[in-house]
Amino acid sequence: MGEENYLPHVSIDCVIFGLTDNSLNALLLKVTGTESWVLPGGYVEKDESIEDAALHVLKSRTGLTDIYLKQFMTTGNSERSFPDDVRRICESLGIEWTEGHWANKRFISICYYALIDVNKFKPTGGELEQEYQWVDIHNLPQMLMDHDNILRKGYEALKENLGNHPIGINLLPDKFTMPELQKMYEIILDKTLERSHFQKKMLRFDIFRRLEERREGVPHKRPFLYRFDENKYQNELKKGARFDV
Amino acid sequence: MGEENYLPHVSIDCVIFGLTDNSLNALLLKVTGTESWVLPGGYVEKDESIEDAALHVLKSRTGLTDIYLKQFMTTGNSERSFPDDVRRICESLGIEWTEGHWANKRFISICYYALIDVNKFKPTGGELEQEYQWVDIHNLPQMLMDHDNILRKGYEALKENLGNHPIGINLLPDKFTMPELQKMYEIILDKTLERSHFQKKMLRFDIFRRLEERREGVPHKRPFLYRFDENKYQNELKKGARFDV
DNA sequence: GCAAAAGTGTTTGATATACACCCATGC
DNA sequence: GCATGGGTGTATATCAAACACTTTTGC
Repeated sequence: MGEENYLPHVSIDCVIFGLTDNSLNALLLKVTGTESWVLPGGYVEKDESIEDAALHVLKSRTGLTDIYLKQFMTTGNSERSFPDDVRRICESLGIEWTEGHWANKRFISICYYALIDVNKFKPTGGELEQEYQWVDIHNLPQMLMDHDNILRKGYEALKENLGNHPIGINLLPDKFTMPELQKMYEIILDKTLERSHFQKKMLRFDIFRRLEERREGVPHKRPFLYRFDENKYQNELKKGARFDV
Repeated sequence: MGEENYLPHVSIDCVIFGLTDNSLNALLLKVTGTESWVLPGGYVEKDESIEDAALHVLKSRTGLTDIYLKQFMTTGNSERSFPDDVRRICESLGIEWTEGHWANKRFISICYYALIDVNKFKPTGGELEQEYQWVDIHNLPQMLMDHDNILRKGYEALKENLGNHPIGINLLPDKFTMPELQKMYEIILDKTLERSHFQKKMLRFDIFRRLEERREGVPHKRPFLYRFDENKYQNELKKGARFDV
């Protein structure tokens, strides 16, 4: 079945990042009947682009659509085949496994990371109804294949990109406060930032619009809400501005 | 032949960058008997990693070894097959071509860029003895397949990386002067930099060592020679330093 | 001597860093 | 009232940008 529909030797793996109050998490799927976890992954259909493949993998494995996605690496050692792990996965899904199974072969994996607002996008177990869980990227459980390595490389890529582009807003709601924006940077870059300086710097980028509203329902003084302004951002990009933090 | 030895549907393409006095050039191979050019490319053997594949492609197509190489993109639209161009290439190499040729299929290309000092590493036409040429990246000739697009994306990736890491030294000789370093940045980033500021900034990075020698055989005052210091660089990296220009 | 490139210094404005101050809110 | 978080202001150090001065070389 897989052999006819998919490009052989090529897989897609997705690291989905989401923020909770104090940690950066990745969405993992549990291999039913084991204590092992995997990244949402899949294969490339013969008549779809690899970007479309990443989108369909995300949708079918987690139910997520319309989210920020970035390719960060393609990995492919010659030893990159995991028949034992494939067998475990097949068993957990009730799929027949043989030594000659097509998914046992050596695979090249094209890796993407996704950034989502965990309060807006609610993942599901996907079409396979798998158990899923947000796990702190600094405290990973046992993972099959080389998925722990892919996850770590994805985190490195995220940190590098975040240092140059305001992509982190994809982890926040449409309306966010400066303290929330700062917290996001602090969690991902894993260092504390100075409050006053952070706010001035962000506002100097001139890519956010301050709303008349403030965040309600929180203790203490209510912080202003801001919104990312795509037009302003494109203008600044044209001017050659940089957004390094 | 290809079908047995190589992973199907997967290719490697390399953008090799080199500097001349006033422009950034890419190394292109001419398709014999045509006026079309291609990037050095090839396929992944079934028992080699994709990094090793990139290295062997470089060596077999250009004779180059032991040079800086970076993966920057994997591209793969479902329409990414080029039977007409494959036929031209086969004809120019005296290889039999049929409609069913394995290289006609849809291919995913894993793309790398290489940075070389054009005075140290001398490319050849490779095992196929093809005509090769350094061409200004801002003035590309007719290229087969989507190689012009790959080249442009490689240049974009180079610019982005150069803004964060001192990788440009791979385009220069081991010993280089500050004016040479500046010129390299100016050519790649396509903007002029202020001389005094540039020198202070580079020296503040504290990753270069000034030698007792000066560049000889040039008119006017002789500039000092510098050398990249890997230890210093690793120290600064550990301290969390950034090298953005 | 003159022109040109390189090394270095100076001036001014912008940004980074650290911290202070006041305001709004819940308790 | 008090603690806490948020908005804003201030002082100092550092860096950026522009430019000047001096040295060294070829002609």
